[in-house]
Amino acid sequence: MNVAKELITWYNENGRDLPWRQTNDPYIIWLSEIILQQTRVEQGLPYFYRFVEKYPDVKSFANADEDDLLLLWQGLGYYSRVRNMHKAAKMVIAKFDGNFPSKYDEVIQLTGVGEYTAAAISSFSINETRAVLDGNVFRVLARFFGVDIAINSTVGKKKFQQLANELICDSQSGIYNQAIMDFGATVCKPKAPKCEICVLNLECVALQEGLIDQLPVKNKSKPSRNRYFNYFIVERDEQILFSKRGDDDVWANMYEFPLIESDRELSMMELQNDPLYQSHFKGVEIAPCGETIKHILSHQNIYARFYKVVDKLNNIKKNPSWNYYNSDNLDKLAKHKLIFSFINKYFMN
DNA sequence: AACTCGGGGTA
DNA sequence: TACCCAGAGTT
Repeated sequence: MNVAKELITWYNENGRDLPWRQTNDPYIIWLSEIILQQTRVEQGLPYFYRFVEKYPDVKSFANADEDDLLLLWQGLGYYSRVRNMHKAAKMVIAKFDGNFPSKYDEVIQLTGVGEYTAAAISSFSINETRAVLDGNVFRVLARFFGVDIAINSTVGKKKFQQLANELICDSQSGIYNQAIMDFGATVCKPKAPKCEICVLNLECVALQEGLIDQLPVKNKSKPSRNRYFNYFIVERDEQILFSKRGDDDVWANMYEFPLIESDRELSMMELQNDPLYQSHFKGVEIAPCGETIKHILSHQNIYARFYKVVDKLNNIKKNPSWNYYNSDNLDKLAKHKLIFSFINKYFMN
């Protein structure tokens, strides 16, 4: 069986019609590939349209403000992606004379472009023979060849890259790469794969040996840690106090309410006795707002409490990163999901 | 080699 | 719940 040929034939008849497949422009392909890292197509699609419209070329992207980029990225997660894109766009202006590169050895120099994305851009745009290796490809290869080496181990990555390199079709590398990923996403799915209609089922090792639901193998990650966030909602003269997060933690450079983090869930009394509380909010009244919200990330569980603050005597001592913003302009601040969903739920009415 | 970085869909 | 998604950068 010629696996590449089977996949390409399947793709030509059954492939999804996705907007970034209509172009050879490496900038547009780059945009779509970064958006789709660790992100399902349906989730990333609306963001792709917004970015193409607002930043139609690499120059406009490079000239953007980071706050505006984060705002357009708001809700998509893994925010370092868009900050790295900003760096990459500036690199294209500086090092590639404003022409977005297509060759693997060039695009991989850009911040945020790793082996997968470089293979995708170079194969889609100029048909360079570079086999992509993403979650879909890992799964298809692990099942078809019956490989039980962990896909998130170093030896595993090496083994699967080798298999991918052997399969790729030289003359149609771009189409082939699209095909195997689309196939993994819609047929050889993680759960309930459609083996009955699979064009590879006759020679699929996992299917023959009943190992479909055991492959691919992945080493488990360590359990999530718990964090406890106490947020303060301060209103003053139609203005609201916001804080900008640092760049060394989750939600880098995103806006939120002033925050005091604790190592366990604190009662209001305990919070008011906290040294940090004393240094910022001594002499003001606070009242709980809503229940504790559990916000789950892939690597941490955040328990968030919100308090409304009444500061009639102007007793609050601000951090340098705290600033008042007009309530009319809150839409312009890039906020992470925990904050904007809270605002939508409790705050706007 | 292990850790960190979001949010949402699926069974 | 647990797992996964067109992964990459840092330590």
